[in-house]
Amino acid sequence: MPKLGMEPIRRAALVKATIAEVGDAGSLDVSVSKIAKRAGMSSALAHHYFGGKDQIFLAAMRHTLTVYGAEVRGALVMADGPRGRVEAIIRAGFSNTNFRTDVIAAWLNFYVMARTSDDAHRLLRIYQRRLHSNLVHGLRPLMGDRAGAVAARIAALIDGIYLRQALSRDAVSGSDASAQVLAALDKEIGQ
Amino acid sequence: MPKLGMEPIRRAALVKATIAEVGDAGSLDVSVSKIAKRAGMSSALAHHYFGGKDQIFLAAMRHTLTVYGAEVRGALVMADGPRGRVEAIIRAGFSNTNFRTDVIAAWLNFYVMARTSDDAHRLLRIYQRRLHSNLVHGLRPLMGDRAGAVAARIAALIDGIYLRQALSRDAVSGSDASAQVLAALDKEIGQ
DNA sequence: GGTTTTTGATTGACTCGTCAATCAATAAAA
DNA sequence: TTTTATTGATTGACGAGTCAATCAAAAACC
Repeated sequence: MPKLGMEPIRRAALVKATIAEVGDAGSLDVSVSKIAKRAGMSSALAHHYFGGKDQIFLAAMRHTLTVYGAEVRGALVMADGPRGRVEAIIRAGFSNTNFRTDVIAAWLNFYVMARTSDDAHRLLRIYQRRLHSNLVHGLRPLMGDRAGAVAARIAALIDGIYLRQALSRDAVSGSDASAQVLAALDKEIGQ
Repeated sequence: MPKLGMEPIRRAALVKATIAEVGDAGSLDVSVSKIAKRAGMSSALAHHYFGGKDQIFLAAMRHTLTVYGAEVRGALVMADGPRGRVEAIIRAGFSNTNFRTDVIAAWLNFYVMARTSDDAHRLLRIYQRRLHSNLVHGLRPLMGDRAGAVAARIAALIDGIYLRQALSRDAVSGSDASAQVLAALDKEIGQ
């Protein structure tokens, strides 16, 4: 049976299963056994590859952020001009991907985890800094020195609106969310 | 021993202990035994009064929201004029109380819980609606029909900035946070 | 006033379940 | 035969919820 080179396959399967499981449960209160079963292996094997539960979670979070980062980068290469860049970043944050229930659950629990886990906190900081610097890069040509402060506000607004949408149980609309942030952006520019 | 009328005292003690325990752990992963011990009683008694773990948590959340609501109301009676009312609401959200680690933990976990628990979701909606209607009430004299949309934006910005502060490990500054929201508010008014 | 009954307060002990982590054993490549 | 893959079985710990029993105040009764 042992086809060699199983490790990366197993790891990927576990990461995917973890995100799905956390999404179903809505919390990090999920057992390794369940995750392993969903990924089609024994819990012992999960431990063998990841060492422990925490590391499985972290890998899952890392994966979520990687996907998000890729999405933003993808939107950026299509963007035209400074204003276009900012708009691309905003829209990427409210893509359908990010409103899938498992992704929402991942983010929410990630926030909770970041308060107590150094690793999670570090990961989160990376995301925040990247978002901020992306925004500043687009905003500077539009408003010069004010770019830093405005970027902070826009970033917070993105998080805030995302949070509200995530917590609402109505059908979410990414375009409405984007529109709100863009409206605020226009106020900042037009001043 | 049975002094009558212990129930409200015990309940209050359990609520307090729950908030403290969740604050320490940073998550809802705390045992009833620990909570009960901190509140100075047996776990059996905690079950006797509350029925189950979930109900203990909900009571704790309800209490946190009650305190927050009282703080906002207190700030509002001191406020002068529409603009003053809006400013009071904003500042109340960033008071020192709300940046205590246990309160932060309560909010973050509350968000997580609201995704799966109907009771928690209902509670959260009450808070959100109250915040929104308070903001609209202050904003309407300043901008008429636009009040609704602007209130939504300001509310999201409050949440977003709170979230960022909560997740930062630097010393938080409520006044800086307020200043950022007020800056955005001025942009909205001055348009 | 003294006695009995009721009732709220309280807990230790127990049940039943779960779960993370470990380990020894098996199987198949290389 | 050495390494990699894989698992069943096991262990040790912990936790939620239940229950029967105890204790003492208070209310009802004589």
